[in-house]
Amino acid sequence: MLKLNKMTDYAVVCLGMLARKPDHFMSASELSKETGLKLYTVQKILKVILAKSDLLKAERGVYGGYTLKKNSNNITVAEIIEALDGPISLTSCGDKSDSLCQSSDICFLGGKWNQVNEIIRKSLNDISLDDLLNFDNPFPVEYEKPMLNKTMN
Amino acid sequence: MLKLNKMTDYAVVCLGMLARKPDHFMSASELSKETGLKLYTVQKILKVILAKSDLLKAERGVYGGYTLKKNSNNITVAEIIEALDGPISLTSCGDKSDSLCQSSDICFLGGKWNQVNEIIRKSLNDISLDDLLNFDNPFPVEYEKPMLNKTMN
DNA sequence: TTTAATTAGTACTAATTAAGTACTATATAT
DNA sequence: ATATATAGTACTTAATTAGTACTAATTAAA
Repeated sequence: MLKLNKMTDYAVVCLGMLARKPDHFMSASELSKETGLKLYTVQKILKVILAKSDLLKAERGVYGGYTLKKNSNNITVAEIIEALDGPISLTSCGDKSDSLCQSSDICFLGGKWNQVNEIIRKSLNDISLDDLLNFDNPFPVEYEKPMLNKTMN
Repeated sequence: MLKLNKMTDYAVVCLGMLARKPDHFMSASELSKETGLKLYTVQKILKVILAKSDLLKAERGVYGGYTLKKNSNNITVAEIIEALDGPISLTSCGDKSDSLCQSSDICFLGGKWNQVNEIIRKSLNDISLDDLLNFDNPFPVEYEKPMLNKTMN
């Protein structure tokens, strides 16, 4: 389905909520109430984002919680996806454990998929959390595509 | 993982093999031998592609098999992915069965994900099977991004 | 007209991945 | 001390994907 997992979807909802109150530490339970997501789900997502990205600051204890480390227009969709879903790579090429890829006779596609991945990644890198949140702002458009060729990884 | 399923990966291998002999009907067992993929896998993939896309012609019986319906430079990566993985949509938004999306209070992202999807889809639509196969051809580059805004679906 | 080779369709099982839950440890303000 | 948080980890359940198997239909040729 070339689809994000639910966690990533939830993550954007949570990060979007945090973006509403910059520099305010919002607790998981508060986020749960505000978003309608289950508490355990919110807790898990925030833990993962904190561990796998540089998007959040956390504080423990009473009045503790989470807050965005940077402005929502500096947070890219690519960052969010990579934190929750892992690296953006459309195929398992490059994954040494894939037996197909070990035989160059069979996997004659070589590094071409990586270029596709790069195009997707760059697209997602040009879209900010802010772009997703603000209905009044048009999407970033007409940015120049990078030159990709066979010499690229 | 924002990753294609294995079937799509296999499909590109199979279609790439078929692209080597235009207008030749290659059987599933021949394809299996040539690609190293298991026979049952190849059979399943070809059946799915035939059913879900307009990419293949098939003929039964002795000397039967599969052949590409059009030239490999007219087959897009988007077509292949959509045949095997279903529609390209990064979130379940738009999916009416998703309870989050039914509440606009919670899913305040509205239709913005669709625009992200559209960007990805267009990127994948500009890459042909041929681009994946021919190492000597550079990738299509610097095509203009479409104007996307909130009035789009 | 029989036979061998092939696709068409469907259904089932196994394997893998994702989601959800639970628990303990640690930190902090009051 | 106590209440309220996050940190980390492990486990269970659900969902999805991959793999297998079988039967029917079609085709060319002996």
